[in-house]
Amino acid sequence: MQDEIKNLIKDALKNLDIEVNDIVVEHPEDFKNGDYSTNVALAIAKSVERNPKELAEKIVAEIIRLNVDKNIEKVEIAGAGFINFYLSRKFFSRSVEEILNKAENFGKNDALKGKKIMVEYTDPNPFKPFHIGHLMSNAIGESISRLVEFSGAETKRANYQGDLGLHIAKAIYGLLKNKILQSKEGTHNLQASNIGRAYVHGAEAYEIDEKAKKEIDEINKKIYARSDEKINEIYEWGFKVTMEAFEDLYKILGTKFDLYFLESEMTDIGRDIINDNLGKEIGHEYGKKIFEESDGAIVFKADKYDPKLHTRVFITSQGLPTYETKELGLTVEKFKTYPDMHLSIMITANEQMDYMRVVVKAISLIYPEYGDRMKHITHGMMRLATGKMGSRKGNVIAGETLLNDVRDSILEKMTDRNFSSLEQEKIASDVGVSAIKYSILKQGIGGDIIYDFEKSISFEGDSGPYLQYSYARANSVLEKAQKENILPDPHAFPSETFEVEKLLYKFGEVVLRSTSEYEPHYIANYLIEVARAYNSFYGNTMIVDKEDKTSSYKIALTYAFSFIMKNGLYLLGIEAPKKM
RNA sequence: GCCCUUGUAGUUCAAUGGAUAGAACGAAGCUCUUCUAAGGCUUUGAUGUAGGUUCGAUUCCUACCAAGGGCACCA
Repeated sequence: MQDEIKNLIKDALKNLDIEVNDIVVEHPEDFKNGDYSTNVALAIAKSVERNPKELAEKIVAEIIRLNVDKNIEKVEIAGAGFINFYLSRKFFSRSVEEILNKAENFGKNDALKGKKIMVEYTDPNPFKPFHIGHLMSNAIGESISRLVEFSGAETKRANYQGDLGLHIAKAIYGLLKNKILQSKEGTHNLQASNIGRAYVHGAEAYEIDEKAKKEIDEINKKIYARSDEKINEIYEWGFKVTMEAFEDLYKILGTKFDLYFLESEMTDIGRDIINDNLGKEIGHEYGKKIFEESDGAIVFKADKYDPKLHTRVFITSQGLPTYETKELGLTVEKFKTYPDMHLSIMITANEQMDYMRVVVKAISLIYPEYGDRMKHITHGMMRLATGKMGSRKGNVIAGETLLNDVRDSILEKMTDRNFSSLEQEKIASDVGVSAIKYSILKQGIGGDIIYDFEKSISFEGDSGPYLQYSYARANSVLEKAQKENILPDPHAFPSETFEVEKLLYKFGEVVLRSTSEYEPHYIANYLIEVARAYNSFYGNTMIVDKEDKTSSYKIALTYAFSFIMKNGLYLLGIEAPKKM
């Protein structure tokens, strides 16, 4: 439709002997100003030395003369010289029909057809608690994965986990000091949360207790060397249990990973890459090494290539590879695991932005073919009123605790509905996940999120449960329509156009924008707008009504709404229960 | 010091260079003998400061102020 209007304007301008290559056609914020609008008259008024309003009048006259299609009902001039297009009643009913035909496929596009994309996200570390920061990464990553799939891409979801390192030594220290936490009784979730507690204890001791620090460093060496029978045993148990507990969470959250990369397996690959590129000439314009020795360490001086980057250590003076080296190995491994990958997306917190830029620079110097196929998306932090949350400090909210608390308060709210206990549990879990995910995805991903427990369990207004509620309500209407034997008919429209219709057909545009900017919040904001319009329609109109000849149209509209809501929620990674 | 983010109602967030800057929470009132009241309908309030570019700036540029993050052997 947008192209149709653009062409119409182009033709009109051509008849007026005006050449414009860039015509902007957009949706005005207010429906009062039409369904589409253009500012061409304002934009070109100066270059053709004419009054914008007069020019607009000429263009409109030309458009009206040219418009043979019945999709546009009215063209008007408003404000300083905007040209507003009002779509016809028929256009909206046709778009309802199209949504019914395409159903769960409505909104899909081919923008990324044939592309292979890997998305790495969540990345919790074994032996450490899964906290709400991981929930954030998971919500964003899952949504972006679904968005690119919706645009036709083939995707692999990847999880990268630190199975070696000081954090594990800290956890094992905690476990050794407190044998109760080593209990193999109970579910793996319970055992995993014990290990999380042990980690917090160990991390604290490492900071404040000199003796503990020494012990932990000692344990760390033993883990690497695999020299201590007892530690190996704890390691294997702890690794298994915490990874299993993560799987349970992924299931609840609606994520299924295709690939798991472990940090320990990247070390040698990364080290080999560094050895291969130590002192290597890289093209005539630089003629310098990529990696070089400095103070006994092996570093990459990225600032030589870009003043905004900085130097980073890849191999310490002790000969140990740093995270940077492993990231190098991981990147190569990813491209090897998923041949012909077009794009490797990594999702992490903002704090890793500058560091990742350096690593990406190194990779693009060594492998120019990979450089522009990497995309680092960073998100803000979950923040408490008191300040930064860090699993090292222990002032974190565990993902599981949050999910449970939210679910409980939903169950309380559900007592007046008649559900079997199994149904009730499933719905409460889906609604809980929705409340949390929505509160993360409703805003741009770059900014921090101020975490407010009260708000995260509120289900009113601007929330995931509000969207689900609207969907469930629409389904209830449809059920009633079925009982009364009224079939949907997109042709039996009334003269009046409802606001919700003016929003539904825009879904595809929103998906495109959301995908190209990697910003799920456009979807979230759009869904709220649509839900509000539908709820308002619901409040003002009797939809299922045998006496009303347009009832079958209103039912068709309700179907269309429910498809949009379901597809939109899917893109946010949120389930759409039929009842709640 | 240098680099990167971010400054919008009391609060938490929106706004592809456009029209009267949108929601939600909070507060006040109305609304279930109609399909789910987790709903609907009213009322109330904001662009950090100073310049610049533009017909037009919350958006782009510059400076300043404020918050957060990063800047060599942690991840």
